[in-house]
Amino acid sequence: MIKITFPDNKTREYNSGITGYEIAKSISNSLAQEVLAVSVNNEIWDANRPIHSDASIKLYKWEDAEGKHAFWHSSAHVMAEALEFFYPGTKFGIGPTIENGFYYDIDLPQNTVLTENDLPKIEQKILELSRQKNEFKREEISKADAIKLFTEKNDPLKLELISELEDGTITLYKQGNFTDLCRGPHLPDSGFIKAVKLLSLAGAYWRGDEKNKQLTRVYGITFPKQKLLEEYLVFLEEAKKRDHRKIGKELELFAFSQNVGSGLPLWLPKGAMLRERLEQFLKKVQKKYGYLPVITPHIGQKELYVTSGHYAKYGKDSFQPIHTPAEGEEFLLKPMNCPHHCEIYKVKPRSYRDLPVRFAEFGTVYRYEQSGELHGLTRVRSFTQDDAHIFCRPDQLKEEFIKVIDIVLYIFKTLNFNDFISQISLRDPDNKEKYIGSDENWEKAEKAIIEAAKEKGLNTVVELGEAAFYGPKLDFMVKDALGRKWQLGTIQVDYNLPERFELEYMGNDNQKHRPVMIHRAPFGSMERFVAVLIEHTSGKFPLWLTPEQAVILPISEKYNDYAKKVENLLNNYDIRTLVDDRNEKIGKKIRDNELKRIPYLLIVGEKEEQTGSVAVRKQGEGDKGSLGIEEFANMLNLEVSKMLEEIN
RNA sequence: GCCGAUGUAGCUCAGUUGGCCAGAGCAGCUGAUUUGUAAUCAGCGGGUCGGGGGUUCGAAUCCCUCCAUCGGCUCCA
Repeated sequence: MIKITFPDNKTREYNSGITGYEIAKSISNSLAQEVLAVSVNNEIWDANRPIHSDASIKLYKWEDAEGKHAFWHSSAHVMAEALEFFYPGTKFGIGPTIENGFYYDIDLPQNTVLTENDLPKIEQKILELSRQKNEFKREEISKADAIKLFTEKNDPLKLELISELEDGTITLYKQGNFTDLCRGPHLPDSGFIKAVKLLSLAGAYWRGDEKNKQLTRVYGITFPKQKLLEEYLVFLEEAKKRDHRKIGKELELFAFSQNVGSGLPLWLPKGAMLRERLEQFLKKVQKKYGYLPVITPHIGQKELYVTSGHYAKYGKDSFQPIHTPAEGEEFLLKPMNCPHHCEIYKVKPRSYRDLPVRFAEFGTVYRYEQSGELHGLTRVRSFTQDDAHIFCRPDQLKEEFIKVIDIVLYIFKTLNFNDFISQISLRDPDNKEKYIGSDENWEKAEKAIIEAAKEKGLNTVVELGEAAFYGPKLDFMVKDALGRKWQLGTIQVDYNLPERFELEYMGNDNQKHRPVMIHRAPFGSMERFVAVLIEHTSGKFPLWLTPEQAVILPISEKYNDYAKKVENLLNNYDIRTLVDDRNEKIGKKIRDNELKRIPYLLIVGEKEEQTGSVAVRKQGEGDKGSLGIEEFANMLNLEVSKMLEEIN
């Protein structure tokens, strides 16, 4: 007999060799049907793997991440089985679970191309295989046998994986006609899979390395109920409606022109208004925090970037140097603002008393991103960073860093970005040559970030290899409508550029010292930030950001003059209005998507002209009755100032 | 840059066994209508069918190539 401890610390005795599934069944049949995986002493196991010793267990269902993981991982195997059925000779790479579903990287036989038209038949096959309720059989295997098996299968991808595993830890899983090298855990059988959708095909490099062969990646998602699949497809449809590219076009916020060039956004009047408000908002905050505005040119001599190290790192993949009539003279479009700001630091000797100095600039930079990487406003070739560089003494570093975290958190809170991820991006310890600077400085910088984040109580994740080449970062990631993560705010500690630019300050010991630099951008870039803001709000921005807060609709052309008068009056109150003087029926006008997003409609006609009032209607709330113009202005001003008060 | 897909009017989209001067709705313009909350009536204008090349008597449709966009990969100072 063995003793099984449940999460509530109750224990029960079972025969040795009992499985998670059987334990569940001993509690209730319905529970047993929902159990997808089980953790045994904090290790996730198959629900039908026998347990031979005392253990504390937890049963996982679809609702648990661990349950979904087993579910989708098993689905990947079933998909692989289906693929092998249609395309014998296919070699299999890896088939992991992802946030929403799973994928499998496969190497199809020569001259075989998988297209989207092939997906439905594979889906059908997966369902067919699922209905067979094939058991997932776990098998421990020696390394030698594993190598033998996959040599027979002529699968070099799996052999490469096996070569990196330790003998004694290798397991196989078999279901139906398919055997895969796999750590597990898996579902008891394939019958749990009731609904499947293969979402897309993509190329993916083997092991994520550009130099390796490109495999075909098949993305899919499965569910234990058809209804869950339908809900997921609805979610995808809804997400499409929030796409910033769609809304940006509808609202006339920004556009791209092939004549200007790809990845070069054009901000339209309304988008520019929105962006200006965000900039004003941040400028106000920065003023409070002691930042000083600076302005620098869009180009700089090539040598500037040779000094900074950017030229060596990115020169050949960037916009190429601009030549002048003078021989040998070369300028670069600035890919970042730091070198310019370093030069500003150097315009005069600095004393320890002067530090920290904080130079802030909404600086537009140009980076030649790979063509396949461009994506709406989130990844472009010309963008404006809400950049600032803080030059401080080493003893001020932590305090300054924390103050920047405060700014980022404040901005995110103001704009309701509650669901963000704080990511500590460190360098890849196995690839140190990718970075510049001494180990000592890197260690100092990384320590400073980790401590500051801890002190602010941030719930962080650490990513190795995600650092900038000159220093580690604290990044704030926010998800878009489809759940893709985008880095917005970023704070970076840098000991390297001060050295390269030979920045100094005079200490109280009358000796020269090297300042530390903090790079930071709370929005990240105006382009990406606005993109994510659009997807979060579906284009229904807070009142204080809305390009127009009220639209004035004359009931007919006859009242255009009066509408104009109302607009002029309201402008005295700093209310942004738009007279819609198209001579059309009102019902037709408010159909317009754009108008729908303006909070207030003021409808003017004969009656209003006589009384000097406006008929007010709030979007989504209906009629607010007739208000005097001043009365309306006060109401709206009150509303906006209340919001601004909350913000400041 | 790589894999796969897409590109027809300002927008959303019809139009493939290659065949009359390429279509619709919405938007726009002109006129009529005056009716207070999502579609009033009539008329008009608008398209190098992404660009270029080729096959053909004939190409939006087939082939090649380039460009752009979309989903991923790689990259992201």
